[in-house]
Amino acid sequence: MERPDMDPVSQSSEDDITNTPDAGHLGKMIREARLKKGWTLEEAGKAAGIGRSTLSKIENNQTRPSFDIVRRLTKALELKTPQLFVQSGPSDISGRRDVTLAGQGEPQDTPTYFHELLCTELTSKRMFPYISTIKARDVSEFESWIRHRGEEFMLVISGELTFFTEHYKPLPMREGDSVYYDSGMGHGCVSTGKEDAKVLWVSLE
Amino acid sequence: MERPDMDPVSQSSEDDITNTPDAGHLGKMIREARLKKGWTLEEAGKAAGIGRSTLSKIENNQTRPSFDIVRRLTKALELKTPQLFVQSGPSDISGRRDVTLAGQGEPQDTPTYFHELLCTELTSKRMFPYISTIKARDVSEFESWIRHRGEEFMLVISGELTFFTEHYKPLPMREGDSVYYDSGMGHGCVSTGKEDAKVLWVSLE
DNA sequence: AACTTGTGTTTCTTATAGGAAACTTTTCGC
DNA sequence: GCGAAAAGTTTCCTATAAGAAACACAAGTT
Repeated sequence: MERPDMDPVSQSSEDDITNTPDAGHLGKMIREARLKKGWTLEEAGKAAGIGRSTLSKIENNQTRPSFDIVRRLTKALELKTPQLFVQSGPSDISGRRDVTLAGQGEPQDTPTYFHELLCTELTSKRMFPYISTIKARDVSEFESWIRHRGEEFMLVISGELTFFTEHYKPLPMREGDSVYYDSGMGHGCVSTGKEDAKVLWVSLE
Repeated sequence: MERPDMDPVSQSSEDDITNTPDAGHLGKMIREARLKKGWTLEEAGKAAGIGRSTLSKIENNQTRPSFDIVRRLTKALELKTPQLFVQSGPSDISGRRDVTLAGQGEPQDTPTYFHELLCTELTSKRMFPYISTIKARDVSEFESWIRHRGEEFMLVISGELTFFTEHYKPLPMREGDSVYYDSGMGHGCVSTGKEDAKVLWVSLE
Protein backbone atom coordinates (compact mmCIF):
# COMPACT_ATOMS: atom_id res chain seq x y z
CA MET A 1 0.00 0.00 0.00
CA GLU A 2 1.29 3.41 -0.95
CA ARG A 3 1.70 6.23 1.48
CA PRO A 4 1.98 9.27 -0.75
CA ASP A 5 2.54 11.77 2.02
CA MET A 6 5.63 9.91 3.12
CA ASP A 7 7.27 10.42 -0.28
CA PRO A 8 10.94 10.99 0.58
CA VAL A 9 11.52 13.38 -2.29
CA SER A 10 8.86 15.88 -1.35
CA GLN A 11 9.99 15.48 2.24
CA SER A 12 13.55 16.47 1.63
CA SER A 13 12.83 19.03 -1.04
CA GLU A 14 11.06 21.48 1.24
CA ASP A 15 13.61 23.92 2.57
CA ASP A 16 12.26 24.19 6.02
CA ILE A 17 13.87 27.02 7.91
CA THR A 18 12.91 25.60 11.27
CA ASN A 19 15.74 23.88 13.07
CA THR A 20 13.89 22.67 16.14
CA PRO A 21 12.03 19.43 15.61
CA ASP A 22 8.27 19.74 15.22
CA ALA A 23 8.57 23.42 14.53
CA GLY A 24 7.65 22.92 10.89
CA HIS A 25 4.32 21.84 12.17
CA LEU A 26 3.15 25.36 12.72
CA GLY A 27 2.76 26.36 9.10
CA LYS A 28 0.80 23.26 8.28
CA MET A 29 -1.64 23.83 11.09
CA ILE A 30 -2.20 27.43 10.19
CA ARG A 31 -2.81 26.56 6.57
CA GLU A 32 -5.26 23.87 7.59
CA ALA A 33 -7.14 26.28 9.80
CA ARG A 34 -7.30 28.91 7.10
CA LEU A 35 -8.57 26.51 4.46
CA LYS A 36 -11.09 25.16 6.92
CA LYS A 37 -12.50 28.66 7.09
CA GLY A 38 -12.45 28.83 3.33
CA TRP A 39 -10.30 31.94 3.41
CA THR A 40 -7.67 33.14 0.98
CA LEU A 41 -4.30 34.42 2.18
CA GLU A 42 -5.63 37.92 1.61
CA GLU A 43 -8.75 37.39 3.69
CA ALA A 44 -7.01 35.60 6.52
CA GLY A 45 -4.24 38.17 6.54
CA LYS A 46 -6.72 40.97 6.75
CA ALA A 47 -8.60 39.26 9.57
CA ALA A 48 -5.40 38.87 11.52
CA GLY A 49 -3.95 42.20 10.51
CA ILE A 50 -0.93 40.86 8.64
CA GLY A 51 0.18 40.85 5.02
CA ARG A 52 -0.59 37.97 2.71
CA SER A 53 3.04 37.51 1.80
CA THR A 54 3.93 37.08 5.43
CA LEU A 55 1.19 34.55 5.85
CA SER A 56 2.34 32.65 2.80
CA LYS A 57 5.83 32.39 4.22
CA ILE A 58 4.55 31.27 7.58
CA GLU A 59 2.41 28.55 6.06
CA ASN A 60 5.37 27.31 4.04
CA ASN A 61 7.70 27.45 7.02
CA GLN A 62 9.93 29.94 5.31
CA THR A 63 10.08 32.17 8.35
CA ARG A 64 10.02 32.11 12.11
CA PRO A 65 7.06 34.32 12.86
CA SER A 66 6.96 36.43 15.97
CA PHE A 67 4.78 35.31 18.80
CA ASP A 68 2.65 38.36 18.31
CA ILE A 69 1.88 37.43 14.72
CA VAL A 70 1.06 33.88 15.70
CA ARG A 71 -1.27 35.07 18.39
CA ARG A 72 -3.14 37.32 16.01
CA LEU A 73 -3.51 34.38 13.66
CA THR A 74 -4.81 32.08 16.36
CA LYS A 75 -7.40 34.66 17.19
CA ALA A 76 -8.51 35.26 13.63
CA LEU A 77 -8.51 31.58 12.68
CA GLU A 78 -9.85 30.44 16.04
CA LEU A 79 -6.96 28.05 16.34
CA LYS A 80 -6.67 25.94 19.41
CA THR A 81 -3.53 27.24 20.93
CA PRO A 82 -2.11 24.43 23.05
CA GLN A 83 -1.52 22.17 20.10
CA LEU A 84 0.82 24.72 18.60
CA PHE A 85 3.20 23.96 21.40
CA VAL A 86 2.97 20.22 21.14
CA GLN A 87 6.46 18.88 20.99
CA SER A 88 5.92 15.14 20.70
CA GLY A 89 7.69 14.65 24.00
CA PRO A 90 7.06 12.04 26.69
CA SER A 91 5.34 14.48 29.02
CA ASP A 92 1.69 14.57 27.94
CA ILE A 93 -0.82 11.74 27.91
CA SER A 94 0.46 10.24 24.66
CA GLY A 95 -0.80 6.73 24.20
CA ARG A 96 -2.55 6.52 27.53
CA ARG A 97 -6.06 6.16 28.81
CA ASP A 98 -7.67 6.12 32.22
CA VAL A 99 -11.01 4.56 33.10
CA THR A 100 -13.30 5.35 36.00
CA LEU A 101 -16.27 3.11 36.60
CA ALA A 102 -19.58 4.56 37.72
CA GLY A 103 -19.37 5.68 41.33
CA GLN A 104 -15.66 4.87 41.58
CA GLY A 105 -14.36 8.43 41.23
CA GLU A 106 -12.34 10.17 43.87
CA PRO A 107 -14.78 11.74 46.33
CA GLN A 108 -14.50 15.35 47.37
CA ASP A 109 -16.98 16.92 49.69
CA THR A 110 -17.90 20.58 50.08
CA PRO A 111 -20.81 22.28 51.85
CA THR A 112 -22.69 22.87 48.61
CA TYR A 113 -21.62 19.97 46.41
CA PHE A 114 -20.48 16.43 46.53
CA HIS A 115 -17.87 16.03 43.81
CA GLU A 116 -16.63 12.80 42.34
CA LEU A 117 -13.39 13.42 40.46
CA LEU A 118 -13.02 11.26 37.37
CA CYS A 119 -9.96 9.73 35.76
CA THR A 120 -7.57 11.10 38.36
CA GLU A 121 -4.81 8.64 37.54
CA LEU A 122 -3.93 10.59 34.44
CA THR A 123 -2.33 13.48 36.25
CA SER A 124 -1.00 15.26 33.20
CA LYS A 125 -4.36 15.58 31.50
CA ARG A 126 -5.57 19.07 30.78
CA MET A 127 -9.33 18.79 31.26
CA PHE A 128 -10.80 17.97 34.63
CA PRO A 129 -14.03 16.03 34.57
CA TYR A 130 -16.10 15.44 37.67
CA ILE A 131 -19.63 14.50 38.53
CA SER A 132 -21.32 16.55 41.22
CA THR A 133 -24.35 16.02 43.33
CA ILE A 134 -25.80 19.36 44.29
CA LYS A 135 -26.64 19.67 47.94
CA ALA A 136 -28.03 23.20 47.97
CA ARG A 137 -31.78 23.03 47.58
CA ASP A 138 -32.60 26.64 48.25
CA VAL A 139 -31.23 29.96 47.09
CA SER A 140 -30.62 31.01 50.68
CA GLU A 141 -28.13 28.18 51.02
CA PHE A 142 -26.21 29.52 48.08
CA GLU A 143 -23.23 31.19 49.68
CA SER A 144 -20.96 32.78 47.16
CA TRP A 145 -19.84 32.60 43.61
CA ILE A 146 -17.37 30.01 42.48
CA ARG A 147 -14.75 31.65 40.33
CA HIS A 148 -11.60 30.24 38.77
CA ARG A 149 -9.62 31.03 35.68
CA GLY A 150 -10.58 29.06 32.60
CA GLU A 151 -13.55 27.61 30.80
CA GLU A 152 -16.11 25.15 31.93
CA PHE A 153 -18.73 22.90 30.45
CA MET A 154 -21.67 21.50 32.39
CA LEU A 155 -24.24 18.88 31.47
CA VAL A 156 -27.24 18.02 33.61
CA ILE A 157 -27.29 14.26 34.06
CA SER A 158 -30.40 14.08 36.20
CA GLY A 159 -32.66 16.24 38.31
CA GLU A 160 -33.58 19.88 38.01
CA LEU A 161 -31.54 22.86 39.02
CA THR A 162 -31.02 26.53 38.55
CA PHE A 163 -27.68 27.67 37.26
CA PHE A 164 -26.50 31.11 38.29
CA THR A 165 -23.96 33.16 36.43
CA GLU A 166 -22.79 36.63 37.22
CA HIS A 167 -24.23 39.19 34.78
CA TYR A 168 -26.80 36.68 33.52
CA LYS A 169 -30.29 35.76 34.50
CA PRO A 170 -30.73 32.54 36.52
CA LEU A 171 -31.03 29.59 34.18
CA PRO A 172 -33.42 26.73 34.97
CA MET A 173 -31.95 23.50 33.67
CA ARG A 174 -33.16 19.96 33.26
CA GLU A 175 -31.78 16.60 32.28
CA GLY A 176 -29.80 16.83 29.06
CA ASP A 177 -29.34 20.61 29.12
CA SER A 178 -25.82 21.91 28.96
CA VAL A 179 -23.95 25.16 29.30
CA TYR A 180 -20.47 26.36 28.43
CA TYR A 181 -19.12 29.43 30.14
CA ASP A 182 -16.16 31.48 31.23
CA SER A 183 -15.51 30.13 34.70
CA GLY A 184 -13.84 33.40 35.62
CA MET A 185 -17.35 34.75 36.01
CA GLY A 186 -18.96 33.92 39.30
CA HIS A 187 -21.15 30.84 38.97
CA GLY A 188 -22.91 28.15 40.96
CA CYS A 189 -26.14 26.19 41.17
CA VAL A 190 -28.92 25.03 43.44
CA SER A 191 -31.11 21.98 43.06
CA THR A 192 -34.76 22.79 42.38
CA GLY A 193 -36.28 19.34 41.86
CA LYS A 194 -37.39 16.66 44.29
CA GLU A 195 -34.52 14.27 43.76
CA ASP A 196 -30.85 15.18 43.90
CA ALA A 197 -29.53 16.97 40.87
CA LYS A 198 -26.49 15.40 39.26
CA VAL A 199 -24.28 17.17 36.79
CA LEU A 200 -21.12 16.51 34.87
CA TRP A 201 -18.57 19.29 34.85
CA VAL A 202 -15.51 19.48 32.68
CA SER A 203 -13.11 22.20 33.60
CA LEU A 204 -10.18 23.51 31.62
CA GLU A 205 -7.31 25.47 33.13
CA MET B 1 -7.39 56.93 47.64
CA GLU B 2 -4.08 56.46 45.92
CA ARG B 3 -3.62 54.15 43.02
CA PRO B 4 0.15 53.80 42.81
CA ASP B 5 0.17 51.52 39.77
CA MET B 6 -1.90 54.00 37.82
CA ASP B 7 0.70 56.73 38.28
CA PRO B 8 0.77 58.46 34.91
CA VAL B 9 4.50 59.05 35.08
CA SER B 10 5.50 55.44 35.53
CA GLN B 11 2.83 54.52 33.01
CA SER B 12 4.23 56.69 30.30
CA SER B 13 7.82 56.07 31.26
CA GLU B 14 7.76 52.40 30.41
CA ASP B 15 8.48 52.20 26.74
CA ASP B 16 6.43 49.19 26.00
CA ILE B 17 7.10 48.19 22.45
CA THR B 18 3.94 46.19 22.18
CA ASN B 19 1.23 48.02 20.35
CA THR B 20 -1.51 45.42 20.64
CA PRO B 21 -3.35 45.62 23.93
CA ASP B 22 -2.50 42.94 26.48
CA ALA B 23 0.60 41.99 24.60
CA GLY B 24 2.68 43.37 27.43
CA HIS B 25 1.25 40.57 29.47
CA LEU B 26 3.70 38.11 28.04
CA GLY B 27 6.83 39.48 29.65
CA LYS B 28 5.22 39.62 33.04
CA MET B 29 4.11 36.01 32.87
CA ILE B 30 7.48 34.79 31.76
CA ARG B 31 9.23 36.68 34.50
CA GLU B 32 6.83 35.29 37.07
CA ALA B 33 7.42 31.76 35.84
CA ARG B 34 11.18 32.20 35.92
CA LEU B 35 11.21 33.61 39.44
CA LYS B 36 8.91 30.85 40.56
CA LYS B 37 11.62 28.43 39.53
CA GLY B 38 14.17 30.55 41.32
CA TRP B 39 16.22 30.97 38.18
CA THR B 40 18.39 33.84 37.05
CA LEU B 41 18.21 35.17 33.52
CA GLU B 42 21.37 33.22 32.78
CA GLU B 43 19.97 29.94 34.06
CA ALA B 44 16.60 30.30 32.44
CA GLY B 45 18.18 31.39 29.19
CA LYS B 46 20.45 28.39 29.21
CA ALA B 47 17.53 26.05 29.90
CA ALA B 48 15.63 27.49 26.99
CA GLY B 49 18.63 27.91 24.76
CA ILE B 50 18.50 31.69 24.46
CA GLY B 51 20.71 34.53 25.60
CA ARG B 52 20.14 36.34 28.86
CA SER B 53 19.96 39.70 27.18
CA THR B 54 17.19 38.47 24.96
CA LEU B 55 15.32 37.12 27.91
CA SER B 56 15.72 40.40 29.76
CA LYS B 57 14.21 42.28 26.87
CA ILE B 58 11.34 39.85 26.59
CA GLU B 59 10.51 40.13 30.25
CA ASN B 60 10.54 43.91 30.02
CA ASN B 61 8.47 43.92 26.86
CA GLN B 62 11.19 45.63 24.93
CA THR B 63 10.91 43.21 22.06
CA ARG B 64 8.43 41.09 20.18
CA PRO B 65 9.94 37.64 20.54
CA SER B 66 9.51 35.06 17.85
CA PHE B 67 7.06 32.27 18.41
CA ASP B 68 9.91 29.82 18.40
CA ILE B 69 11.63 31.59 21.29
CA VAL B 70 8.41 31.74 23.26
CA ARG B 71 7.80 28.07 22.74
CA ARG B 72 11.26 27.19 24.01
CA LEU B 73 10.60 29.31 27.07
CA THR B 74 7.23 27.70 27.75
CA LYS B 75 8.92 24.33 27.68
CA ALA B 76 11.80 25.29 29.92
CA LEU B 77 9.63 27.18 32.38
CA GLU B 78 6.72 24.73 32.14
CA LEU B 79 4.37 27.57 31.35
CA LYS B 80 0.71 26.89 30.67
CA THR B 81 0.44 27.88 27.09
CA PRO B 82 -3.18 28.86 26.53
CA GLN B 83 -3.06 31.71 28.96
CA LEU B 84 -0.31 33.33 26.94
CA PHE B 85 -2.88 33.94 24.26
CA VAL B 86 -5.47 35.42 26.52
CA GLN B 87 -6.38 38.75 25.08
CA SER B 88 -8.95 40.15 27.44
CA GLY B 89 -10.59 41.34 24.28
CA PRO B 90 -14.08 40.69 23.07
CA SER B 91 -13.13 37.55 21.17
CA ASP B 92 -12.54 34.80 23.67
CA ILE B 93 -15.26 33.62 25.98
CA SER B 94 -14.53 36.19 28.68
CA GLY B 95 -17.74 36.92 30.47
CA ARG B 96 -19.81 34.76 28.18
CA ARG B 97 -21.89 31.63 28.42
CA ASP B 98 -23.75 29.52 25.91
CA VAL B 99 -26.66 27.25 26.70
CA THR B 100 -27.92 24.26 24.74
CA LEU B 101 -31.18 22.68 25.79
CA ALA B 102 -31.60 18.92 25.66
CA GLY B 103 -31.91 17.76 22.09
CA GLN B 104 -31.26 21.22 20.68
CA GLY B 105 -27.63 20.70 19.73
CA GLU B 106 -26.34 20.98 16.20
CA PRO B 107 -26.86 17.61 14.53
CA GLN B 108 -24.05 15.91 12.68
CA ASP B 109 -24.54 12.53 11.13
CA THR B 110 -21.94 9.91 10.30
CA PRO B 111 -22.27 6.23 9.38
CA THR B 112 -21.28 5.07 12.85
CA TYR B 113 -22.50 7.87 15.12
CA PHE B 114 -25.12 10.51 15.38
CA HIS B 115 -23.48 13.51 16.97
CA GLU B 116 -25.20 16.45 18.57
CA LEU B 117 -22.74 19.31 18.96
CA LEU B 118 -23.29 21.37 22.09
CA CYS B 119 -22.83 25.06 22.74
CA THR B 120 -21.72 25.83 19.20
CA GLU B 121 -22.47 29.53 19.47
CA LEU B 122 -19.35 30.05 21.51
CA THR B 123 -16.97 29.58 18.62
CA SER B 124 -13.84 30.57 20.48
CA LYS B 125 -14.22 28.00 23.22
CA ARG B 126 -11.46 25.44 23.55
CA MET B 127 -13.28 22.29 24.60
CA PHE B 128 -15.76 20.66 22.26
CA PRO B 129 -18.63 18.87 23.93
CA TYR B 130 -21.04 16.68 22.03
CA ILE B 131 -23.51 13.94 22.74
CA SER B 132 -23.41 10.92 20.47
CA THR B 133 -25.79 8.12 19.78
CA ILE B 134 -23.85 5.09 18.71
CA LYS B 135 -25.25 3.39 15.66
CA ALA B 136 -22.82 0.54 15.33
CA ARG B 137 -24.23 -2.48 17.12
CA ASP B 138 -21.74 -5.05 15.99
CA VAL B 139 -17.98 -5.22 15.77
CA SER B 140 -18.21 -6.03 12.08
CA GLU B 141 -19.78 -2.63 11.50
CA PHE B 142 -16.83 -1.01 13.13
CA GLU B 143 -14.89 0.34 10.20
CA SER B 144 -11.75 2.09 11.27
CA TRP B 145 -10.17 3.96 14.12
CA ILE B 146 -11.02 7.53 14.85
CA ARG B 147 -7.84 9.41 15.43
CA HIS B 148 -7.31 13.11 16.00
CA ARG B 149 -4.72 15.08 17.87
CA GLY B 150 -5.58 15.96 21.44
CA GLU B 151 -7.25 14.58 24.52
CA GLU B 152 -10.74 13.31 25.01
CA PHE B 153 -13.07 12.51 27.84
CA MET B 154 -16.09 10.25 27.45
CA LEU B 155 -18.95 9.52 29.82
CA VAL B 156 -21.62 6.91 29.18
CA ILE B 157 -25.00 8.57 29.64
CA SER B 158 -27.12 5.54 28.87
CA GLY B 159 -26.93 2.11 27.30
CA GLU B 160 -24.08 -0.35 27.10
CA LEU B 161 -21.16 -0.27 24.78
CA THR B 162 -17.67 -1.50 24.19
CA PHE B 163 -14.97 1.09 23.86
CA PHE B 164 -11.98 0.20 21.72
CA THR B 165 -8.59 1.83 22.00
CA GLU B 166 -5.51 0.96 20.05
CA HIS B 167 -2.98 -0.96 22.16
CA TYR B 168 -5.60 -1.62 24.84
CA LYS B 169 -8.08 -4.37 25.47
CA PRO B 170 -11.71 -3.66 24.53
CA LEU B 171 -13.47 -1.99 27.42
CA PRO B 172 -17.09 -2.83 28.24
CA MET B 173 -18.80 0.28 29.61
CA ARG B 174 -22.12 1.03 31.23
CA GLU B 175 -24.06 4.04 32.37
CA GLY B 176 -21.91 6.34 34.49
CA ASP B 177 -18.56 4.90 33.41
CA SER B 178 -16.06 7.30 31.98
CA VAL B 179 -12.71 7.25 30.25
CA TYR B 180 -10.07 9.83 29.49
CA TYR B 181 -7.58 9.11 26.74
CA ASP B 182 -5.14 10.41 24.18
CA SER B 183 -7.32 10.81 21.13
CA GLY B 184 -4.28 10.47 18.91
CA MET B 185 -4.59 6.75 19.57
CA GLY B 186 -7.12 5.02 17.39
CA HIS B 187 -10.43 4.71 19.20
CA GLY B 188 -14.11 4.06 18.66
CA CYS B 189 -17.06 2.24 20.09
CA VAL B 190 -19.94 -0.09 19.34
CA SER B 191 -23.23 -0.40 21.17
CA THR B 192 -23.67 -3.75 22.92
CA GLY B 193 -26.97 -3.26 24.73
CA LYS B 194 -30.55 -3.46 23.56
CA GLU B 195 -31.29 0.23 23.51
CA ASP B 196 -29.19 2.88 21.84
CA ALA B 197 -26.06 3.84 23.68
CA LYS B 198 -25.63 7.52 24.39
CA VAL B 199 -22.38 9.10 25.42
CA LEU B 200 -21.03 12.54 26.14
CA TRP B 201 -17.70 13.37 24.60
CA VAL B 202 -15.57 16.36 25.41
CA SER B 203 -12.72 16.89 23.04
CA LEU B 204 -9.78 19.19 23.53
CA GLU B 205 -7.52 20.42 20.71
C1' DA C 1 -5.54 31.69 -28.09
C1' DA C 2 -5.46 36.22 -25.66
C1' DC C 3 -7.60 38.69 -21.73
C1' DT C 4 -9.19 38.93 -17.05
C1' DT C 5 -9.48 37.89 -12.46
C1' DG C 6 -8.22 35.86 -8.41
C1' DT C 7 -4.86 33.23 -5.62
C1' DG C 8 -0.45 32.03 -4.02
C1' DT C 9 4.79 32.90 -4.32
C1' DT C 10 9.04 35.44 -4.71
C1' DT C 11 11.79 39.37 -4.70
C1' DC C 12 13.32 43.57 -2.43
C1' DT C 13 13.70 46.83 1.39
C1' DT C 14 13.32 48.39 5.96
C1' DA C 15 12.63 47.73 10.66
C1' DT C 16 13.84 44.93 14.29
C1' DA C 17 14.88 40.43 16.85
C1' DG C 18 18.59 38.12 19.07
C1' DG C 19 23.22 37.48 20.84
C1' DA C 20 27.97 39.28 22.58
C1' DA C 21 29.87 42.36 25.29
C1' DA C 22 29.90 46.64 27.79
C1' DC C 23 27.65 48.79 31.34
C1' DT C 24 24.82 49.37 35.62
C1' DT C 25 22.68 47.88 39.62
C1' DT C 26 22.09 44.87 43.48
C1' DT C 27 23.69 41.73 46.96
C1' DC C 28 26.73 40.01 49.49
C1' DG C 29 31.16 39.66 52.27
C1' DC C 30 34.20 41.99 55.45
C1' DG D 1 31.19 52.07 54.71
C1' DC D 2 34.05 49.70 50.69
C1' DG D 3 35.22 46.18 47.43
C1' DA D 4 33.92 41.87 44.98
C1' DA D 5 30.73 39.01 42.81
C1' DA D 6 26.43 38.24 40.83
C1' DA D 7 22.24 39.69 38.58
C1' DG D 8 20.07 42.53 35.40
C1' DT D 9 20.14 46.20 31.62
C1' DT D 10 21.71 48.57 27.62
C1' DT D 11 24.43 49.08 23.55
C1' DC D 12 26.01 47.54 19.35
C1' DC D 13 25.91 44.68 15.31
C1' DT D 14 24.25 41.14 12.19
C1' DA D 15 20.76 38.17 10.62
C1' DT D 16 16.17 38.09 9.46
C1' DA D 17 10.98 39.00 9.99
C1' DA D 18 7.33 41.50 7.82
C1' DG D 19 5.13 44.11 4.30
C1' DA D 20 4.86 46.12 -0.60
C1' DA D 21 5.11 45.14 -4.99
C1' DA D 22 6.38 42.40 -8.69
C1' DC D 23 5.81 37.90 -10.41
C1' DA D 24 3.70 33.23 -11.52
C1' DC D 25 -0.01 30.46 -12.27
C1' DA D 26 -4.22 29.03 -12.36
C1' DA D 27 -9.49 29.04 -13.89
C1' DG D 28 -12.90 31.32 -16.33
C1' DT D 29 -14.70 34.25 -20.31
C1' DT D 30 -15.13 35.86 -24.87
